[in-house]
Amino acid sequence: MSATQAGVGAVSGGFAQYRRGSTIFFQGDAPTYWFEVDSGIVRTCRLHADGHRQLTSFFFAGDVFGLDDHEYCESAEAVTDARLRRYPRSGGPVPSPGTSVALRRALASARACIHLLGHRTAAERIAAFMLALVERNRQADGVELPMSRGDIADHLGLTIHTVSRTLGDFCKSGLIALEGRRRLRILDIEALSRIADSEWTAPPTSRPEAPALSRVGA
Amino acid sequence: MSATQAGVGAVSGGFAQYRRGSTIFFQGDAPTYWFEVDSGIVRTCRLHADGHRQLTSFFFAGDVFGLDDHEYCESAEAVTDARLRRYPRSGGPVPSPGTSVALRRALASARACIHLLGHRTAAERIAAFMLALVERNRQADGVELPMSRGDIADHLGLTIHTVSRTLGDFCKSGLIALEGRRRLRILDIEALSRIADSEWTAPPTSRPEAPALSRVGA
DNA sequence: CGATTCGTTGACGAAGTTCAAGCTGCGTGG
DNA sequence: CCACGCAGCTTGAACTTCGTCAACGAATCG
Repeated sequence: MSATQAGVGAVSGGFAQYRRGSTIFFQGDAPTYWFEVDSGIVRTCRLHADGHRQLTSFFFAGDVFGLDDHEYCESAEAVTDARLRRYPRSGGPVPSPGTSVALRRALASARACIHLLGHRTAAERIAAFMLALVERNRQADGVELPMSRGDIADHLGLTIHTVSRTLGDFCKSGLIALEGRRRLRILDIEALSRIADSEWTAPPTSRPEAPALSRVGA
Repeated sequence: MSATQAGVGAVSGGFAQYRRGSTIFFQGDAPTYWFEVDSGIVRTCRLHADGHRQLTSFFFAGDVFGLDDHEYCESAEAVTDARLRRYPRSGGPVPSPGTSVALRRALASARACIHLLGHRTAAERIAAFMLALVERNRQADGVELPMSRGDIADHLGLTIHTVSRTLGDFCKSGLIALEGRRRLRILDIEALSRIADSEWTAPPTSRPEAPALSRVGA
């Protein structure tokens, strides 16, 4: 540790540059700033007593993070070299008219995370994750995978082995093509969606959303 | 649709009575009310395209729910017969100074959920869940288990078989005693805490990340 | 160019799901 | 009051998945 500010480069006009891997703030720190991503990618993660690391979110250009109230409840780290706009929290001109917007956003992000973790199999989680990534960073010729396998694993609650294997399987099945380690091309987005949503073949009657009758249990 | 209000009984002075199993509002509905539990227990759950059900929270007397902004993003259902105080959401975003407290609570609950789903064995999840329950509803002679095994399973990301088995194991190990299906007595809260926190014996050196040595699972 | 970190891959075992059967408690109706 | 049926729960056995262990290959950095 001790690397808190180690990665910070030139700061000018409220911008700060962080080197890949450096920590932007620690879980537990007093929230002196909030941040907006100008370029690069940031991850937030929580460390648990047992050493388990849970990545809760990735932030891309335009995203805002570090809005916690009394103390940061997750750490933030630069996944790639990143340029951030840094806003001091004096007096509390947070971007929202109150904390509740920030809270709502955090809640939405937490729910997305729950959704990923709730998907049961490794294939489902990874497919869903890749789709979310595509959704977010559409590019002509493929998708960047800026984060390490370990990051993906810690985000999805898997091991890097399973991530690697599953990616390999997808590759063999022709769903994706790996182009180097940090980039991939989606070949069959339909199939991926099918895996992510785990659609079964026979949706018999009307129930996309209408368990009204009695199905309290599953 | 139709059954939405089916379980609603007498409504007077902003109170509404819901019968066990009835739906209070559906995921996707416009948020016309927010609620406070007067008595009984409520669960919120999200249904996914694949039929997978994720229970995100249980609410007990005094708890507040239904604060979503543009539409309810989870359904709410009565686990037991429940009496709720119902507040209309006329006009403005959300009233009440208690809102941000409730949001914070929701966020904390979501994080707890993430923690549970993230990387824990069935025993760890169930021990943690029971401790949370005890924390919340301490009673002289035991703990109510007002929700079904299926509810617990869908909350913890397990099957009802595993829930049942694990409960049985705890019983055999003398950690708890089941008294009928819906009530249990905690016999060894120490041991349960140890399981829930997955404490290992040797606190690591200085690294914030030392999962290398210890088994996360147990 | 060697060293270190990161990623891939195979073998194996434990944990949990699935399948299948049977049990319990409760409500309904005879 | 008891028989019956149903829904929720428990339990056993087979099977699948994924984490662990281990070894190796590939990129990156000095």
